[in-house]
Amino acid sequence: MARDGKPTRDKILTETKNLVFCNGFSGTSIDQILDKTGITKGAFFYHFKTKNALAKALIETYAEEDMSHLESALQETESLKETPLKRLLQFVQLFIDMMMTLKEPPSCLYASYSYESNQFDQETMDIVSDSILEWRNTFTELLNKVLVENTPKKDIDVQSLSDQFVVIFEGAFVVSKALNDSDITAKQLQHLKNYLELLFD
Amino acid sequence: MARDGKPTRDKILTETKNLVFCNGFSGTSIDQILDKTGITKGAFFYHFKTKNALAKALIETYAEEDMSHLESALQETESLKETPLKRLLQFVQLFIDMMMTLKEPPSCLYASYSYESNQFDQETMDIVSDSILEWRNTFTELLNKVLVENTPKKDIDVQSLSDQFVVIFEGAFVVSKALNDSDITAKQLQHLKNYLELLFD
DNA sequence: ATTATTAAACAGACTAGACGGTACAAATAT
DNA sequence: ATATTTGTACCGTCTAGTCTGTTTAATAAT
Repeated sequence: MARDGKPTRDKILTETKNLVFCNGFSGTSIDQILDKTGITKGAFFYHFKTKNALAKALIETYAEEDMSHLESALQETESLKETPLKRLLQFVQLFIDMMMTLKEPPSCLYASYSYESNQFDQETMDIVSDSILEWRNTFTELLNKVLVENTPKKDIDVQSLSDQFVVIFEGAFVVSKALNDSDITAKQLQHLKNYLELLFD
Repeated sequence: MARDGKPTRDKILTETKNLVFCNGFSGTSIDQILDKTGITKGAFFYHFKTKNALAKALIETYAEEDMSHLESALQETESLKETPLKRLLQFVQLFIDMMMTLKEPPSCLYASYSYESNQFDQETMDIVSDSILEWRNTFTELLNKVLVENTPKKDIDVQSLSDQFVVIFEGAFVVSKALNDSDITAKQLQHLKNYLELLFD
C-alpha cells in the first residue's frame, strides 16, 4: 500500500501533549505543532480532520496510558491482596517511587482540559471525568477491603478518601509547576500514605 | 475631569476572570470580554494597553484578594494563639466552612495560569509562585508553633506538610471541575484536618 | 526481475475569518 | 474649557482549514 503513518501520528500526539502542558490547548497553534514535529499541514490534516479531533485523540491516548498505570499498580500489589492495608499502602508507595524519579514538574491533561473545558465537546470532557472516576472506584475497592479488617481511627467518608489520591496528584502537579519544583508530588503522596497509616494502623 | 473609569475596569477584571476559568486565557478573546461586559474596544484598550497587561492586572488583583483571605483567617483564629494546635485546626476549619457554601465548582487562577505559563511573562508568573509561597510560609509558622508543644506521631517534613494545604485546594478544584461536583473541596480539606489531628493529638 | 497500478501518506500554496491592536472622533463630567 | 473616558471604523497578522498535486511502498501483471 503505502508508507506507515503511525510514527507521524504518534509524533503529533507526543509533541502536542508537551506543548499543551505549557501553552494550553487554545494557546497551541497547529503551526507550532508543525514546527515541533517537522511535518507539514498536509500530513497533519491527513491524520486529524480538525484541531479538536486532535484534542479528542490526545485525551483518549492519555487516558488509556493512565488506565494502564492504574492496572499495572493493581497487578504489582496483587500478591498483598490477603493483607488489604499493606496492599493499599504499597499501592500508594508505587506512585511515590514513580514520582521520585521525576526530573521536571509533571503535568496532567485532565487538569489542563478542565481549566479550558469550553474548548472541548462533551465527549472529550467525558473521557476526563470517566478516568478520574476510575481512580475513585479502584481506590474505593481497595479501601473497602481494608475496612473489613481495620477500624478507622476517625469517621471517614470512603468516597472522598478515595478521591484524595487523585486530588493530591492534581494539586501537587499544579504547585510543582508553579514553584518549578519536581520533588513536590512524591512528598505530598507520602502525606497521604501517612494519613492512611494513622487512620488504620 | 471626566467620568469614573473604575467600574469599567472592575467589570473587565471580573468578567475576564470568569471567562478564563472555563476558556483559559488564550482561549478568551478580547471580543468575548467586550460581549460579556458590554463595553467597547476603545474603553478596553484605554484601561489595558495589551491583552497581557490585563493578564498581569488580573493575577495581581486575584493575588491581593487571596492574600486578604489568608490575613483574615489568621486574624479570626488569633484568639487561639495560645493553643497552637487548636488554632491550626480552626484555621483549616474556616476554609472548610467557606468551601461548604459553594454552589458551583471553584477555580483558581494560579492553576489556570500554571497550565499555560508560556503565555505570560516572568513577572506575571512570579506573582503566582509568590502567592503560593505565602501560604506555605504562613502554614509553616502555624505548624512550628504546634511542634513546640506537640510531638507528631510520624516523622514529617514541615515544608511539604505546609504545602499540602494549597495542594489539596488546587487538586480539589481540578477534580471538582472535572466531575462538576461543588462539594469536593470541603470534604478534601476535612481529610487534611483529620490528618493533622491524627498527627498531633 | 522489472514494470505498472493503486491507495495511503505527505507537501505546500492558498483562503476566509478571527485575532490583537490602532486611530481618532465623540461624549462626559468637572 | 479641558482632561478623561468611551465608541467605532479600520489594519496587519495569525489561525484553522482546504485544495491540488506529489511521493512512497505494497501488490499484481508482464
